Amino acid sequence: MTTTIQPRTLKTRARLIEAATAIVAESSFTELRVEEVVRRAGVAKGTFFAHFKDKDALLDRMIGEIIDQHLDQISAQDTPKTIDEILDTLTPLMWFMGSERTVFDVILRYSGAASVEEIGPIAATFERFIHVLADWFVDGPFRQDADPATLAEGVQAFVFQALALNFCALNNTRPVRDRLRPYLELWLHPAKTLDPQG
Amino acid sequence: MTTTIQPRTLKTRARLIEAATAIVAESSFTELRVEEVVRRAGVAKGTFFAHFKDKDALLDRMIGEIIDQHLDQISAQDTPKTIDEILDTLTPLMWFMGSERTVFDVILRYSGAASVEEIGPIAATFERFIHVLADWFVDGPFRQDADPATLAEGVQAFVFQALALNFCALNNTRPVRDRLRPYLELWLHPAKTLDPQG
DNA sequence: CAAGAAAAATGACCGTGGTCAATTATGGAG
DNA sequence: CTCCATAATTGACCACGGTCATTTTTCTTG
Repeated sequence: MTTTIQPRTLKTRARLIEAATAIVAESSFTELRVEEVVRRAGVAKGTFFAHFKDKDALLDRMIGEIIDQHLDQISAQDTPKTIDEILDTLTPLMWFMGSERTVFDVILRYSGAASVEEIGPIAATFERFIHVLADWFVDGPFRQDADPATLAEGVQAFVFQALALNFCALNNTRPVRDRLRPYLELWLHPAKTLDPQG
Repeated sequence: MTTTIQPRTLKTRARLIEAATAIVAESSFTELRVEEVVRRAGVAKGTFFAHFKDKDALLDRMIGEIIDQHLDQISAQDTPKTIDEILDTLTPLMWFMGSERTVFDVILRYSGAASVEEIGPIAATFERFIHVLADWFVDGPFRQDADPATLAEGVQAFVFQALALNFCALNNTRPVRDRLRPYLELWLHPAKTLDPQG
């Protein structure tokens, strides 16, 4: 019943990730090829799939790690008090999410956990993302009539919406930040627009 | 300069679409294979790609047509006056959008126009969708402090969010409708929650 | 109808993700 | 140290989307 994991397993997996990271650094996630990864790692193709369910599982892990680093940065900053401060804080993460269509597609597909027992790296970061956002909305200067977690999920929805629109040639003249702002104002400060005195 | 389109071109394309439609009816969009389409249509593989840029272009067209039929239904109904009526009205379209992961992925990828001159079928339906929604919000019982088009885009964002969450095993116990409602209440009726008397 | 130009169709071929039966390496028991 | 169960690796092979030089069909013009 005990499945022993041999040391070489970890070594091989590390080599695969290292090779993939190097390829992405040199070119992009879009250009990443499994055959190139195994060539550089010096293993056979089948070995790759013994370590990762499929190519997307590798991307999930790599992209999840980068998002997590962004969340570290975001958490380390002061709690934003205005819409503009929120936009400032989220901009680096959003820039990464929209840096490549491939990256955005993988994030969209894996931002929800596939199942309870095997929650993937990206899904985990988005759970964390919601918590970070929700904390901003507890006792903050933003609307207090809603569950902070629901507000956070709404912000996430708007981030995805703004990024998705950014990928259409029709709309990508405006920066993502400017497209996100009106949503957040109506979502987080409804009193301001409903009652100008507020 | 004049590129003549021969009658057989239309006939071949019709056969391809007919074959694809039959396959989807028998199985699903997920199971659709280009090789099976051309086999049934009685043409060579290369012919397919002379008619459609790639497999996704066919899916774009087929799915766009179905969405358009849903919008016909939605337009034919009375303008919804409450959140629940909105949910009732949107449910069939949302059910289709979430019927297969493949369908949802294609919709996400093509809901924005790739470029001004070649706006795809799905992108066109989502422009129409925004207009239909925006019309509900002009002089309606919903918040009047915001641009109707922006409100409509927000609803679209929440629809995508609710559907995306529905694809995670973690969350798919609740129907999509129930997941969408809280967002819409906070988005379209902020006065109700901010001021209970309202 | 003949001839030639343009449009349409063809199918062998390629790239790349993914599979799996066979082989090799590892570590623990005696 | 030897044996062997099992973990790990291998690479030939498959599935399927997509390409393109070549061939066939159609339309036009005289």
